[in-house]
Amino acid sequence: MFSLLSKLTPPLSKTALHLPKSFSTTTPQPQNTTSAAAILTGLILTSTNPKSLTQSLLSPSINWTPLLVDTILKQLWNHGPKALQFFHLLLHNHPTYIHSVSSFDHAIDIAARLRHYATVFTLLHRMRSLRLHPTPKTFAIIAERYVAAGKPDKALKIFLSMHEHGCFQDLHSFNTILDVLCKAKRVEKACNFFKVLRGKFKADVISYNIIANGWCLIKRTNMALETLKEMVEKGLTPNLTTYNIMLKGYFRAGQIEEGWKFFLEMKKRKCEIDVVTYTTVVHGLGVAGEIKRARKVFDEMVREGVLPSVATYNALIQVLCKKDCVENAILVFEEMLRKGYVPNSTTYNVVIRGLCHKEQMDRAIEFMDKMRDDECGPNVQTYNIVIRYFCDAGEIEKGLELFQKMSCGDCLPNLDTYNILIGAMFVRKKPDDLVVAGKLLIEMVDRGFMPRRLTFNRVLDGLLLTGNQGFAKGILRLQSRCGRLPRQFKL
DNA sequence: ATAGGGTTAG
Repeated sequence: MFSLLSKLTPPLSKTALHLPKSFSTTTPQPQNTTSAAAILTGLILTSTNPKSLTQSLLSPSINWTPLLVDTILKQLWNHGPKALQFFHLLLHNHPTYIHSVSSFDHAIDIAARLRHYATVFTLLHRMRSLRLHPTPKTFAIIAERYVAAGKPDKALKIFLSMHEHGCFQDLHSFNTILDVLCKAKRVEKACNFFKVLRGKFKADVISYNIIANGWCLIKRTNMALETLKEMVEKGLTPNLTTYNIMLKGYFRAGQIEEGWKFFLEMKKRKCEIDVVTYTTVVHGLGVAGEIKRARKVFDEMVREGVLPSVATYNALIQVLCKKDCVENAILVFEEMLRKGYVPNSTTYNVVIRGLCHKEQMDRAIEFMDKMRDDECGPNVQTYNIVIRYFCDAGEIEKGLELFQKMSCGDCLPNLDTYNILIGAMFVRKKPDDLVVAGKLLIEMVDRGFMPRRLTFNRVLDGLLLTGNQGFAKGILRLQSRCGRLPRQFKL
């Protein structure tokens, strides 16, 4: 297996500087766009009358720009129907403003996620009639949504028909579709497709890396090695990314000692191992419970002159939370602050989860408040973590309180949030809780999230058992409209 | 948005 490593000639170029990611410049958004977007998002969410909303949106005082539209669409991501309504109102009613390609991409993404495929194709055609060309990215979005909906063949079909929509197929787009399939764990399908077309598109190292990573994602490291062997036989040279993929694959598959040996071999062969390599090993060892070894590797990387990134710290903090103790994790968190790193939402979420797990909810909330000061406010994941732990601890009211807080803030609940809360409505066996569950069910459907049939049935049973026949009937009609009706029912 | 490292429970 290490014969692959000998192909690493000449040595990979050294990355000039290993600056922590937080030191890189981020593009600031104009303040006026951010605040205008927040106001408009609020307006769209609270409006009940499309006509008056249209009038408000057409007000000449609003200076529509692609950035403003994109920002609003992102904020409405977890309220798909409202997002599409907004996009269409501008599209059909504004006298001068024309949507940009990126706004069309957002709208297509949302429509495809809602499985409104007719809308997807209408928008594609509308783009062409406006002489805006769909890009390879547009097709990557559609393909990804098809795969997520369990329709990988449709994804391949749309890729193969790209040229009919005025978009050229090349190696880039070929690699993209392979990656979409692999990331969705449809590796077998990706591999077959790859074998048929790799000659035509002149597959490169990136193509092989994508397939090898796919096998690693489903823990079939031997198939990944096979793929890389084929690559070498075709005269292509593995690069550092190739080795990092294999390394991660071993740890993910629980082959800790294989991973460790591979890491030692990478060092011996003088690969210019980088921050990604070290982060992979720190995380891999830590997840396996090897905290001391993980720490050693972390110290070693600093000695070797490879600066840890925020992701490296996140990896270390997470494994300390899981396999050591939260206190030590928080010490590392404080150390990273002292060194000038800016924690991101992942850092906070990891610490908050660790605190929740140790039933230190008050401290978890403190960290949540600290996030706001670091201008990465709590995100949906943060809320979902804390809401889940409150509910698990039987503090349903506190969970609901946080849910209310997010509903009126800039962070809309997602499918997980609704599933967590609806599930929690059954623990106290209170009739009122089931009414809340029913209301949550109605709200989530309204926002474009599809509850599972089981969820419908549980809520229905609960309402019937607590004597709420009237409401149950309404839920049953909703279930019917969603196509989630049990067979034996006829309405 | 052509590839690799940190968040998720069961």
